[in-house]
Order: sequence, then C-alpha cells, then structure tokens
Amino acid sequence: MAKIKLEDLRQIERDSRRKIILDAALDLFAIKDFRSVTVREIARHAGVSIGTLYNYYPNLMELFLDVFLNCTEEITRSLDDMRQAKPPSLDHFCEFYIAYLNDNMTFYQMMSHLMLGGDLSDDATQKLDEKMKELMNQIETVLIAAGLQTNSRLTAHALFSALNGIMISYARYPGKSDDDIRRQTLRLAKIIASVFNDGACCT
Amino acid sequence: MAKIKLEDLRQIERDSRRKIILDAALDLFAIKDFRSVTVREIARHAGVSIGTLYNYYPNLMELFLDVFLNCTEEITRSLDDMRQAKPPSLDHFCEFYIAYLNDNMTFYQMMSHLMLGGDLSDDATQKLDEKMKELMNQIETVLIAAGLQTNSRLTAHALFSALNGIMISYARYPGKSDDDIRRQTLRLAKIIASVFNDGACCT
Amino acid sequence: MAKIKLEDLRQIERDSRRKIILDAALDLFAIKDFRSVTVREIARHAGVSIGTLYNYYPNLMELFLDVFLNCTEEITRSLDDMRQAKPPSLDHFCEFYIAYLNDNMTFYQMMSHLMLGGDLSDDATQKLDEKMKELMNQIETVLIAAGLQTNSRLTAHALFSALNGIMISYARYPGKSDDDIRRQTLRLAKIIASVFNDGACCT
Amino acid sequence: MAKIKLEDLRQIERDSRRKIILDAALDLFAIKDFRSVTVREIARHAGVSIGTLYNYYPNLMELFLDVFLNCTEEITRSLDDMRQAKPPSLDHFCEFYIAYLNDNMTFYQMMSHLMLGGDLSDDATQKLDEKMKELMNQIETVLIAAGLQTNSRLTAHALFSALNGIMISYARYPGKSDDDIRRQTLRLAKIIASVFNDGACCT
DNA sequence: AATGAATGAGTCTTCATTCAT
DNA sequence: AATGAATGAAGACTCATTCAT
Repeated sequence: MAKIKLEDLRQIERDSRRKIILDAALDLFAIKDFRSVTVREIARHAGVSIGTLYNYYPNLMELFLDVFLNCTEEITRSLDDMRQAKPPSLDHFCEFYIAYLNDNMTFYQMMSHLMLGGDLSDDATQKLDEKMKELMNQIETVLIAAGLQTNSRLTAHALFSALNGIMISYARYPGKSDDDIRRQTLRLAKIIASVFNDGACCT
Repeated sequence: MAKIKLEDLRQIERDSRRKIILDAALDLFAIKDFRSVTVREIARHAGVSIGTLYNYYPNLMELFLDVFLNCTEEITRSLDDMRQAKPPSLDHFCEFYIAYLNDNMTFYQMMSHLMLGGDLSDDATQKLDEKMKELMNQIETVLIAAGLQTNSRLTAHALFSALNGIMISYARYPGKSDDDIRRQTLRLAKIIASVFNDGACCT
Repeated sequence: MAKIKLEDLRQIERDSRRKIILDAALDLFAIKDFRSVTVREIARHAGVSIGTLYNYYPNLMELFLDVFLNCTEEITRSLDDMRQAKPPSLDHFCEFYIAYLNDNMTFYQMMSHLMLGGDLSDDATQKLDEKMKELMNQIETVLIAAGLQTNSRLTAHALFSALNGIMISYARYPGKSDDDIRRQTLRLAKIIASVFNDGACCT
Repeated sequence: MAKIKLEDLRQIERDSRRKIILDAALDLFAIKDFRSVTVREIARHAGVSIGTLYNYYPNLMELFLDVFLNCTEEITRSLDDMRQAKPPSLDHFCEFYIAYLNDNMTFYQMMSHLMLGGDLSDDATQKLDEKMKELMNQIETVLIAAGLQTNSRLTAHALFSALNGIMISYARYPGKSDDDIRRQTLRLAKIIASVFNDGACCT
C-alpha cells in the first residue's frame, strides 16, 4: 500500500507539473499570438526547463493541442452546468460563447490553425475529434431545447460555424478597442441567435 | 505620341510581370499552406529572380495581401455580375461563396491571418478595409434583394461571418476527401442560407 | 569652331551633371553614415537614374573617393587662401581643421575607410596619394611658418594624424549633443596645437 | 559540495567555449577586415554551430564588442604591469601602444567603428565606456609620471587620440610592406611622444 | 526525471552592378 | 547618353528539437 501511495504521489506531481506548463502556455496566449510563442518562453514562464517540457509533450503542437482541448472541455462543462440549472436560450448560448471567444482569442486562432492546417498525429486527431464531438453534443442539446425539431446535428454544426466566423470580422473595425470588439461581436451573435431561432427553431 | 506608347508599353509589361508573380503565388497556395510558401519558391515558380519579386512587392506580406485582395475583388465582381443578370437568392449566394472557398482554401486562411494577427502597414490596412467594404456592399445588396428590411449592414456582416465560419468545421470530418468536404460545407451553407432566409428575410 | 563649342557645351553639361551627383552624395553623407548610403538613394537625391550614375563613376567606391578628394581639395585650398592672407598660427590651423571635421563628419569616416580597408584601383590610389600629398604640403608649410626647423615632413604627418585621431574620442561622451562634441574636440585640438607648438616649434 | 563542483564545471566549460569563439573571431580579424567577417566563418573557425554562437552572443555586434573590450583590457593590464615594474617613459608608452596597433590592426578599426557609427545597446555602451575609462586612467597615470602637472585628463585624451590617428596615415605609403608600416608608424609615435614630452610635460 | 547547451537548416531581405531599350 | 528593371549571391538571425550529464 505504501508503494501505491508513492506512485500516486508521483503521478500527482506529474499532473501538477503538467498543469503548470499548460497554464503558462495559456497565460502567454493571452498576451500574444500563439504562433509567435516559443518553447523557450513557455518553459521560462512555467519555471521549468525546455527538456522538462519535452518530457511532458512530444512537441510544441501537442502542447498547443492540449491547451485547446482544455478550453474545449471547459466550454463543454460550462454549457453542461448551465443546462443542468436551466436550459439556456439560443440567445443566451450565443452570448456565452462569443464572450468566451473574446476572453480567449487564442482559442479561435488555434481552432482555425488546427482545423485547417495542423499536421496532427492520428492520436491527436482522434482526441481532437472526440472533444469536438462532445461540444457539438451540448450545442445540439441547446438547439433541441430551443425548439429545433429536424436536422439537429447539422444545424448544430452550422450554428457553431456561424459563431466562430464572427471572430473573423472583429479585428479591422475602425475603432478597435477591446471593448468595441466585444460589443460588435456580441451584436453579431445576437443576430445569429435570432436568425437561428426564427429560421430554424420555429418556436 | 510615340513616347506615350513607350511608357504605356513599359507599364503594361510591368503589370503583366506583376500578374505573373501574383499567379505564381496563387498557384502555390493551392497546393500548400500559404504560411509555408517561401520567397524562393514563388520566385522560381514565377520564373523571376528573388530581387525582381522585391521590385514589385516591398515584402512577402504585401504580396500575400495582394493575392487576397485580388480574390476579394474577384468575388465582388462575380457577385456584381450575378446580380446584374438576375439577383441571386440567398441560397444561391451562399452556395456560390462556399464553392469559392472550397476552390480557394487559401482565401479563408489568409483572411483569418490578416484579420486576426496580420501586422499590416497603415496603407495596407486601408486597402484591405476598402475591398472588404465593397464585398460587404454586395452581400448587403443580396440580402436586401432577398427581402431583408432592417438592420441590413449588420446582418450582412453576420451572414458573411457565418459562411466563413463554415470552413472551420470542414477539415476533421472522418472521411475527408475534397469531395466530401465540398459536399459537407455546401450542406452547411444551405442551412445558413435557410435560417437567414426564414429568420431574417421573412419572405 | 561651332563644333568645338558643341563639344565644350557637352563637356560642360557632363561636368555639371557629375557635380550634381557629387553634391547629392555629399548631402546624404551629412545626414547618415556613408557606409549606409545606397546607390539608389544617391541617384534619387541627384535626380538621375542609377544607370546615369554608373556612366559617371565605374562603381560606388570611386564616387565615394571623388567626394573625399573634393573635400581634401577644399581643405587644401582653404589653407592656401588662409596662408596667402596671413600665415595661420598652429592653434588657428588646428581649430580650422577640427571645425571642418565637425562639419563634415563623413570626411573622417571616409579617410579611415579608404586608408585602412579600401580596395582601390591603382589609378584611384594614385589620385588619393596625390591629393593627400598636396594637403600635407600645406600642413608642412604651416608648421614651418610656426617655427618648426627640422623633421618638417614627418612632423606634418604626426600633426595630421594627431588631429584626425581626435574625432575618435568624440562620440561616446556622456552628453553628446553636436555642440558638446564640437566643444570637446576643439578643446583637444587646442592641446594638440599647444604641444606641437611648444614641443616641436620652439618658438 | 558535489553540486557546487558540477555548477562550477558547467560555468568553466561555458567560459572556455566563449573563449574559443572569441579567439576564433580574433583570429579571423587578423587576416581580414572585421566588417567582412561573417557569422558562418566565425562559427566554422571556432568549430561550433551558428546557433551556439548565438547562445553566447545576442548578435554579431556584441561579439565584436567583446573582442574589442578584451583587447582594451589587455592593453590596460599590460600598461599596469609595465608601470608596476617601472613607470614607462612617454616614448616607451607610445612605442608600446603603436606596436600593439600594428599587431592588432583590427583593434583600431573596431574602435573607429564603435566610436563613430556603432549602434550599441545601452548596456553595451556602458561596458564600452567603462573599459575606455580604465584605459584612459592608465594613460593619465603615465603622463603624470612623465611630469605632466596640469590638465592631465584632457591631455591623456589628446595623447590617446594622437596615437590612434597615426594608424590612419599608415596604409597608403608607397612601399607598404608590414615592416615598412611598422617602421613608419613607430617613427610617428616617436614624434608624438617627443612633442607631448617637450610641449606638455616640461621635464 | 530534469536540465539547458548545441544544433543547423532554413528564413526574409538587401543592394551594387549590368544591360537591353 | 540616359534609363531603371532584373539579377542573385550573400547576409544575419531563429527556434523546435535532441541528448549527454
């Protein structure tokens, strides 16, 4: 039994160090484009050596992916919590998601990168697909709760796509303070919510 | 008069060489991620020297931007032509745009890059804004023709965003041949068209 | 006779264009390190094409050399003029030369470059030597007028060297406004003048 | 204690490799103008990779500066040693310095470059100033020992300047073998020493 | 398990010079 | 004689990854 405890401790330490690295990366993404973040920076920010970082992740891409997956999980969990309390309206959901993107601009960048160009290992692809599926499940559930009756999976995809697309219009707005961006993107989110509500959910 | 002709010829030659470089870049973007295309590749593909390339563009980013702007112009023009012949339905428009993105995957990547992270000169930003505005005008016109009565500008932004967002969901689909992707994205485009039609245009 | 005049005109035009190029280069050297001045800049500043510039000078180095030689000539001529009016004291001469260097910082840089590293053609070397010799003659005359009795040529070299060396100490002075530099270098010039006067000229 | 030793070893290794790079650079400067020495050459000559070189110096300029500072230190130390043994005469000192410049022509080139045009970081400038000050202290001490009574700091600057200036006249002498140059520059040094001795030190 | 120095292929960009018009 | 577009070798520097300690 002592042995088990030792192993447990070791695992706990390992997990916590992994978490430290993850958080360091997330921290950096908050202040700069993830494509410009270097291994050295992350290692320094996490207070570990580069070598250690590579003990936890086979390469930088997998670390990026892990950050992304954690964000996805966080969103999924939040949606689940919301739903448990009280099924959110479409409007509410859209607002929630766009607010999240505003707070985590890197999330969208990473999704874009991973979906379009990322050379992921099969294993990584698998993990990515799985988490995305879980998120999509939540969105589908929200749509159904909002009154959608047919084509729910595809519509969930469409809604998710539409919301993601919003972030692409944000950056080049004349006055582009963070607040302005947030306001503008939330406005667009409201429209998306509205058209999906009226056009698809027929409530 | 002879002098004028000479200058004209020179300008024509200049324009055509610029076009050659542009097309070479576009060509390469069709087969690989634009971020991984190098100056050397473009120059070789265009059959000019690296130096020449820099005679036409101050740096790689501006070339990328020019490619992007040309695509934008092309789309805008196509929409204008379509409209002149017969105002396209929302469905028709969405299909057209998504088909274009399928044929020019780089366009979306570039838009994403330029809008989110691109460090553009003021001059470049200006040019970008202008072309985007023209495109948005066309989309707005399409929406109005489809029966939209209020909020047309914002809705145009929302529609454009929604369509762009579609491309983000395409790549990780289980069987992901180009055809599969095209089919799936067009399917999503149809949904977007439908919800915007029913939810916003009240026809 | 008409023909001769035509040729003369042509030569005059040629000379004046050459002068324009020369002045353009000198102008630029006043605002930036001559090593960072490009052919393109000079051509544009002179209002001629690059090709024209190469019609007047076989390469950039020869243009630089020509600028340098003109400066040398100017100094030599000034000294001659001063001497004709009234033989300058050593102090006066040193002040004059250091003032010139302050006004034409490039002159020292070029001298340094040409003397130490310049790969000059034989012809260019010859021209350089000749002009330097003329300048040295003037300095020697000044020294003799100041009472120097032996070793005049070598002492002239030493004095010239000493003055040139002053410019090397100027740049890193704590507060380094142009005025400060001028003041400090003139102070050093006074010392040089003084030691050469007292130590060599025994007046 | 073992741990301390390990760290010490690491530091020693680091220092020695840094020294290797430094020496490689110095070596190359002996055979060609330092401005034409490339990163690749230095790396190859030092037997390390380019990347390693950049692990020790943030950029080429800083490496150049380090070479220069080491030379300065070496001169300062030599002067100190000489003085400890027996205060050198002005003549002795001038001969020593000019001999050093003959053996390390790059030193003068670098000084010229650093003092006149070098774009140094604040930190680098600081280091440069400090080492120059130490050298100037030594020169001042020599002058005082030679009998100079007033204005010692300024005169030290003047002497240093004068000696440096000598190197500028060396290269274009008709027959310019290394030996000829050495002989000529030493001759000029003697004159400088003499005028400073007679004109400033009044011994 | 942790470290961090070493690696080096590969990037964009510059610019003196040439030469066809 | 004037033009200026084309050239391309050469430069400094980056950074994910490895591996000996």
